[in-house]
Amino acid sequence: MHLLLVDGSGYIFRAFHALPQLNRKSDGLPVGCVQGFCNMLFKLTEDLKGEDQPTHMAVIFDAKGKTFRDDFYPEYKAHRPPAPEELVTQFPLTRAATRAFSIPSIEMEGWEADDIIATYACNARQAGYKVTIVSSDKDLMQLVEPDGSIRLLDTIPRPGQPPLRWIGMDEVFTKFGVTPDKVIDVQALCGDSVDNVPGVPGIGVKTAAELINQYGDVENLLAHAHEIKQPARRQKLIDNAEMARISKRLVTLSQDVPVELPLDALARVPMAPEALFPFLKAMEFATITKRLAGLLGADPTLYEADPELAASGRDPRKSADLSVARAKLASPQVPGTGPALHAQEVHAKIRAIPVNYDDYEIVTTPEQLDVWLKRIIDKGHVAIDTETTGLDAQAADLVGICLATEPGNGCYIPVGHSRGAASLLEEGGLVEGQLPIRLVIDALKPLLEDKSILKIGQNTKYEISILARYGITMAPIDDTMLLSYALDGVQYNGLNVLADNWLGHTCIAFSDLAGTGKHQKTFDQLEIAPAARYAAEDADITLRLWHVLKPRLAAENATTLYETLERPLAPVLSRMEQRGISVDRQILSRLSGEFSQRAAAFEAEAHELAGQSFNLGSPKQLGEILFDKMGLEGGTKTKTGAWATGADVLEDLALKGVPLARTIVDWRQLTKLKGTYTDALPAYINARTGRVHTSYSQASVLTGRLSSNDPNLQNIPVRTEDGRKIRSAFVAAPGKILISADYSQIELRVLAHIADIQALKDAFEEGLDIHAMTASEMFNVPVEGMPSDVRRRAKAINFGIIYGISAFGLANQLGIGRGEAGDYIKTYFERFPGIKDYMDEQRRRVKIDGHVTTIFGRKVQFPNANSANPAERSFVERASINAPIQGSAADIIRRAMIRMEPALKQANIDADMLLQVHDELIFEVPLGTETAAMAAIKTVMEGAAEPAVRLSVPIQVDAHAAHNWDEAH
DNA sequence: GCAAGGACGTA
DNA sequence: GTACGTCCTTGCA
Repeated sequence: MHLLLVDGSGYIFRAFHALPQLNRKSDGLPVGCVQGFCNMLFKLTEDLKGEDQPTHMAVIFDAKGKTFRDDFYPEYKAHRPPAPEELVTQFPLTRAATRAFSIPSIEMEGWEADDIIATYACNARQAGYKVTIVSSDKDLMQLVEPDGSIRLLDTIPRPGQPPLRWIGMDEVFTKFGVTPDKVIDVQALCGDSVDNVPGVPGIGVKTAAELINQYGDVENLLAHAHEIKQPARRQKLIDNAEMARISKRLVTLSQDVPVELPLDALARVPMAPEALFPFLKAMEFATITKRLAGLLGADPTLYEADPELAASGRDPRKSADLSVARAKLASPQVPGTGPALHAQEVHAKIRAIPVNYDDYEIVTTPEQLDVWLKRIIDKGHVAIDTETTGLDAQAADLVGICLATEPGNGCYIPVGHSRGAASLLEEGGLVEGQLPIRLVIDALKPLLEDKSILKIGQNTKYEISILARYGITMAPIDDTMLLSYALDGVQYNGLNVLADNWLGHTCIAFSDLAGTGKHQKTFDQLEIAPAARYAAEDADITLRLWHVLKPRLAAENATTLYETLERPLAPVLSRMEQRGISVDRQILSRLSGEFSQRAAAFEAEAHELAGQSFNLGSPKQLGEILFDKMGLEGGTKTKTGAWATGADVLEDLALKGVPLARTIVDWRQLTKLKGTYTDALPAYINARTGRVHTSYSQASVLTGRLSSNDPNLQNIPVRTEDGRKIRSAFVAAPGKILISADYSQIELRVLAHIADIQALKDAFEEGLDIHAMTASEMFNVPVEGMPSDVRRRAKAINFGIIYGISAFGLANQLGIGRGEAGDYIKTYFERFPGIKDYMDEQRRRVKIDGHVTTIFGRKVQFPNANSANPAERSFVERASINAPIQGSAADIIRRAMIRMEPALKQANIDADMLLQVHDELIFEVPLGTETAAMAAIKTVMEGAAEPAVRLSVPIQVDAHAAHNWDEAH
């Protein structure tokens, strides 16, 4: 935690005198200090990174009027000339600037800014924060702490000096000759002519420091004044003892100002374009507008100058104070007002712009490329899409790049279109007239890596991965797919659906150009001209969608979700995918052979038992044999009228003495493992890296979980002996070791927190076996010596609760009657009454709102909550009970993943995060470093909910290291 | 050649 | 009873 306190009044005074900024805006209003102030706020957010990056921030101003110091020394600051008019007019504007940056602006009558700063600084330090005070005011140096927990930062621009100058213990000592805790004693003696602090005449800083270093403080010095050898100095001290005491009171900052906003209220919130740009426009700050537009990913042309500010001479304070601004941010937006109205207007504007394919440009010369580079720099943002030879980001090669800077424009830069090979033996070579790929990459790289230029894409993870292989680390990004996911969940998805829904536009289908099926052409085989229309359209449409979706974040209170759980995760996932994981081909190949033989034996046995040959892989044929030919009782039909032959049915039959059923179950298990894993996985080993690279989908799961595909590495077997053999084929690279770190019972812990179940919370607090505890509560059985079946039942019920329990489902799971299952549920609700309240609340909410919410504010949409179909309604009810639990757990691990890399780097730990399996993270670390790595990983994972949410249950992570995934798990 | 259904791997 | 992705068969184009 890091609190940044900006001495606002101090800044403008010093900036004005250090380097008078006389800039005026077009109507003559002086705004130089405001501009400097805005630049400073911008620089602070830009330059303070890593450990120095503040989590909390406020700007403090002096209030008008007298302070408590005037009560005991009316001459305090009495000699100060009034501030010049061109500075006075900028006071209210700096407060407006602070609000425009979404930073709390604080001033209190009766107190100086310094006192408020001292109060917050001390409170924060006691709460374990690091504190930085942005000021060079010597009066604040008394607050500096020797351990570095409170430091000053001087940002006033001075020619020939670095822009940021830290003031710590050493700097204070240089200035005052004493440690910070004795600064007030030195000031008490030497006084301050500017503030009219009297001090002791004839004593300057050097003498004061010498005396204080000798005597400790003012009181002790005065008590021993008669011992001073120099007669003049002795006399002055004795004569001015009272003045020294008053001076000390004057310079001592109060640390108990009754501040209104608690520390928590100073937590940083993302800047809001709708607050920022109207202000910057009114001030006519073009450069900073452009830079912030890039940083924020917003189009400033969509905002009008704030009319209150644009007309000079008015007091901007009357229109907004902090509490109002905060309330606006926090409360749901009413359609037709504020940000919501803005979003609607932008949507209408963008939707009205026609798509004209003739406006798109094919870039084939360096001059054309230059024009586009200038456009991008000028705009501060660009929509980008890459066309490649395939869908696998780790294997596909770049074929072309499309860019768009305004809705309606767009270009395509072909770099890899190939001539069709005349024969199989002959290389096709590149189509003539394309710019060399190296030239294009080199030209784009500086812009794509420039932190002040926003790169907008649809599924940018793909672009990040592709470009990474050409040496480009693309950042920062905005992603229309993730914007849509943050706003509307999974209901829309791909670019074409979004375009259709928000723009009423149908994009060119890829299949129209390339055909379908196994004869589908890859992008490099397409003619450039039609490919360009398709490609440039994607960039243009992506940019339009961004214009439509981005303003909705603020209007619909989804900014925090997007900024903290979606946007920062994409590059993390890209890196995980790029790393891949090592898989031992030999192990899989050996297992394939083994499974194949054993499956063949089961197949022969099944044919024998059935008395006929049939396809074991056909549920249809199997059902007919079991229930028609053999005439077994108790068969049920699926919804399509076929016999049900699922594992549970066969398991049942096996228990009733049907050996064929057991054989089929065993056969299915083996062929599943063979087909899905041992045969399929080796084909995913990348030729370039020798590793398997999955692809994570960040925006396709209802609850906020990730999903994994091509291959799915989130369902690698673990439950059976044979399955674990497959898992053991996932190995560490030579010299490395794998670490698996998984959250223990995360969903039950989340449930205990959100449903506020004291008994569950207590059990987690005490580290009890949660299922045994549940069983003990429900069945009145002591935990000691509990039969395993009793615990098993309780475990099923706990899981059932998470899944939105029904008597029907629980009965199925436990193989008991509906009535008995109903009794269990009733007992559970009696023992843990909060659970029923939680469930009822979710059921109620989903019907009213159409969504339920995780603890981090993710909305999970259920459009069918009020369906006319009772079965569907019940389904939605169960899902809406499950979603906040599963979703909150998903949000927690997302937060851990986002923080993991910087945290490990800061702890100097070399660990590569490779995989995520919902509640588990897999890392690869150098052999011998696993103990330190596991400790650091656990810390990040266990603290991942904070500070956004303080869970009322402990979060526990178990970590293990081993050479392969099976042993590490 | 493609979509749907069934089955089954994971959390 | 929740949330996924993949493999295989089937049935229709």
